[in-house]
Amino acid sequence: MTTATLIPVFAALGDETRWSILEALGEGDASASALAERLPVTRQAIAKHLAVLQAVGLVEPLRVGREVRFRVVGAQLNDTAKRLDAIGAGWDRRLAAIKHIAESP
Amino acid sequence: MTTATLIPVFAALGDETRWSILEALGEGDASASALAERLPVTRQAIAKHLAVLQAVGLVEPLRVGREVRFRVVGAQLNDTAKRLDAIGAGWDRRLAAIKHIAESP
DNA sequence: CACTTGTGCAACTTCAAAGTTGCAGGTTAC
DNA sequence: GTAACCTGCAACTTTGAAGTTGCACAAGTG
Repeated sequence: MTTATLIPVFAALGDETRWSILEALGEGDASASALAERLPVTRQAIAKHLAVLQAVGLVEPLRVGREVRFRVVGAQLNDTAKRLDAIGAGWDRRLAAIKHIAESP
Repeated sequence: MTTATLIPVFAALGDETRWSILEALGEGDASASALAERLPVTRQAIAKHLAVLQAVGLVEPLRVGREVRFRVVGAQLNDTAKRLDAIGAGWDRRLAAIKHIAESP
């Protein structure tokens, strides 16, 4: 598991509109058309964002009748958070070791 | 503390070159020129990336003689991870509650 | 003092992402 | 069946990020 798979997730999370979508989905599943009614962008734009979010596993589609609702995948966020924390901890450990070496006589 | 301050951090982490810089800095502080010697981009490009990383608190500059070395700030990564985990947990809780209501008779 | 080295600023090119409009195709509901 | 609604695909515009080149300036080093 490298950082390579992590970068697209952050790229997906680095957009304000996508966060609006995620927050809206956090209150319940919704379709692209439903999201377009409460967000200031077109349905097609939302569809593109949903495709990006789905590609990195942050949302998943589920057909309900003739519409396609999207559900937010909290587990992917938690997993990303864990990996991020591990990386940060690794840096702190290494830098602390370097500092220790530099300060030793 | 809203997600508004979080988005620029993810945007900063959503670039491969910036991860290369962060990983290089994880092995020890370095200047923009030093980083340019081991990365396949120009020093000026690296300087721009360092400015972005510094703006979101992921690195911090420190003058050493006539050069400006940069240090990775692991604490910012850990803080970001914590906030991310909290958001994901909140979504899971809410969606679990919705599911529970839907399944109750 | 001259020379080297590291940094900073500015203009330019390039490319991809974000967003729009327009239209075609399915699926449900009546 | 047909009308209404939701989705999907394609072409287009625009804006900003990433990267480059070029030059000017500051600060150690000999």
